[in-house]
Amino acid sequence: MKQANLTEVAKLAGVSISTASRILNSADGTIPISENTRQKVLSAAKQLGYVPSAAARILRMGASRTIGVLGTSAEFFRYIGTYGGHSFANESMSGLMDAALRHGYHVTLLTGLKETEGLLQDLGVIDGLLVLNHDLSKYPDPVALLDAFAKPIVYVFDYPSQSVYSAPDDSGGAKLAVEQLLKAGHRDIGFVRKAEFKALFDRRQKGWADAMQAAGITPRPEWLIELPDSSELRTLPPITAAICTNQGTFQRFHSQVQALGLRVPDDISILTFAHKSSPVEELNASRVVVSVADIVAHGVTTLIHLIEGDGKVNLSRLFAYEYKPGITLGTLT
Amino acid sequence: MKQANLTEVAKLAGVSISTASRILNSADGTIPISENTRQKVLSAAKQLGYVPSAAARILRMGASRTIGVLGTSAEFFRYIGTYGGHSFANESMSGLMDAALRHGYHVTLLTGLKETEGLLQDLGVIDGLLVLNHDLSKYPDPVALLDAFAKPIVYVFDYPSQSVYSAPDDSGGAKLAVEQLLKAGHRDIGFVRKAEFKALFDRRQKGWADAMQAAGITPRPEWLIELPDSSELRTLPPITAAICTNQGTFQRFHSQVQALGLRVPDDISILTFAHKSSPVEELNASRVVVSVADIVAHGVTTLIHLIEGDGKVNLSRLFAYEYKPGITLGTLT
DNA sequence: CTGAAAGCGCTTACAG
DNA sequence: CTGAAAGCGCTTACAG
Repeated sequence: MKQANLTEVAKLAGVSISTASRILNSADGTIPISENTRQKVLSAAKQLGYVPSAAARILRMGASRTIGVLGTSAEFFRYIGTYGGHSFANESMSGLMDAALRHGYHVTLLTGLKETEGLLQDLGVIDGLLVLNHDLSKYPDPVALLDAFAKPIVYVFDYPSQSVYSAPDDSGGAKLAVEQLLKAGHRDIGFVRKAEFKALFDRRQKGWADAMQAAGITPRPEWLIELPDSSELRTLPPITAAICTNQGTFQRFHSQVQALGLRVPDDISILTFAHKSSPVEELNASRVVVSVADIVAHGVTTLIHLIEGDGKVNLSRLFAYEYKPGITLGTLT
Repeated sequence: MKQANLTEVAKLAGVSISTASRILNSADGTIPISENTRQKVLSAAKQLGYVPSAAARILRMGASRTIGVLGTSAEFFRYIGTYGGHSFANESMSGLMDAALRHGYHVTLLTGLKETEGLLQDLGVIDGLLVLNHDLSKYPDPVALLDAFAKPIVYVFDYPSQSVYSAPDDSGGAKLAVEQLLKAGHRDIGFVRKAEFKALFDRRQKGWADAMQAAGITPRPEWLIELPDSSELRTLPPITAAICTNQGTFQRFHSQVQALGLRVPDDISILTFAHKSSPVEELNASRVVVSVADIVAHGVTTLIHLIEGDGKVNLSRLFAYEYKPGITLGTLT
């Protein structure tokens, strides 16, 4: 059974397409319509089971009330809802849907990520794009690529210059982390990271280096620890404390430190970046946290304001980290 | 800066729209194109930052490679990603995105649920619809409503007659639960439910009643316990065991039973329906479980087969429950 | 109060 | 190898 279209409804009702269209979109109450005609059209539509073509309407109107979301990677959306699993994906979805629901926007999760210039060829019908810490560096010319997209874009957990973003203040978070360790008496403070999420981790690392310099300490090169993906850490540089760039890194580093026979926090203090709901909480790690859900929700709200052309939007925003003490930070006396 | 369209690209390249279109959709390799023309068009498109209009293409082609998802309620999507929270929403999303990614389909989460006949007016641009245990009974004429939708629909966790579904075998699950309790020596077995999710819980309840009858036991009316939403349970009927219709009901019932001074399982055994990852696991409740993720993933796969017109699809499917023993089921001797 | 017509941006037979 | 034209299904000035 093929879907009936406006033409068929109009024909059955014995009116023109224009009239049928007006009646079926009662939205526009300014144009007067005779009650008789209205009934004829309504019952014709009902009888034929008329469902308007979203594609045609959107093509004509230029708006779909749908936003698209680009995940961190093609695999990103697979992590949603894995219980106790990927806290970033889960918190993101929570903030995303919360904001989208509030504004009555549909959300399209963009799964067909082409790792080429073809990225923009398949975004579906969306009014704006939310870029969720997606690794743009893998495209030949990311700036040009996204400049070509004439609809609003908001970056989340990332802040390319010239663009609108909603992100955590990683530099400030690193500063906060360093200050806590200084306060506890540490001076030889390392920074532990992995190769992934380069841009994000670079910002956190720079924040660490800057805060150290500001405290009159020049971090020695070996204080920067890049955790290898598979092999184990053989030795540790002469540090009394370390900042881990995320929860995965923390868990890995924490267990490797113990494997080297060192005790936490007696021999080494550890402080980590974390999400509000991440499992690190269960380990009671000392951490600087930020709410992923809030950041994503703010990104969505900003995007929708941009789409709707609300001029009074407070555009980009940086969210401050908060320090949560835990058992992995000892005091050096 | 407005988005350039095909006409502008063609003009800049000095060719016709038809030619530009053919080149920009290299898919169709059957039509030969001179290399020279190809280069002109490609560079014009690049220079103008051409992004094709998804709406126009979909209107013309009739397919969007996007499926829409209707949640259990308008609030449903808000539960996604809430850590430790709504296991049904989380498991659903996991199965949903897993299957969608495998097939390269985008997913639109339908948030604008109109609680009226207007439901179909705002589904966005989708090729098919997944109905996730959505309460259809609240619409005046649900069957007609969805019959009017000329695209494929797959129901998940629900099985309206005449439709394609992917659902748990609730009747079989109840039978399994009763059998376990019978095996442990019980005969006076109650069924505990709440008012929500009526259709689903009705099926489970009927399964319980049928299995009891099959064992030669006629459940007494008071063995059916409807948990009040706010007030407490004052008394318990003379049963030695009870089956709870879901995890929320179990937690409520379990605590109220204890508030009445009864011990589990010494005074009363409890067995509950649950999801694979639901928190009940932490309580180590005796339960019959089914994988929500698997059921949803199968629904998505079926929907996509339907969309793509693959005739050899094994359509509707019922998933069997599995019994997981826990500490809440004692043996009556 | 109603209708004829243009046009949103594409794709694809069809004709050269 | 390339182009002119029809048409996907709507909405909305414009003219009555």
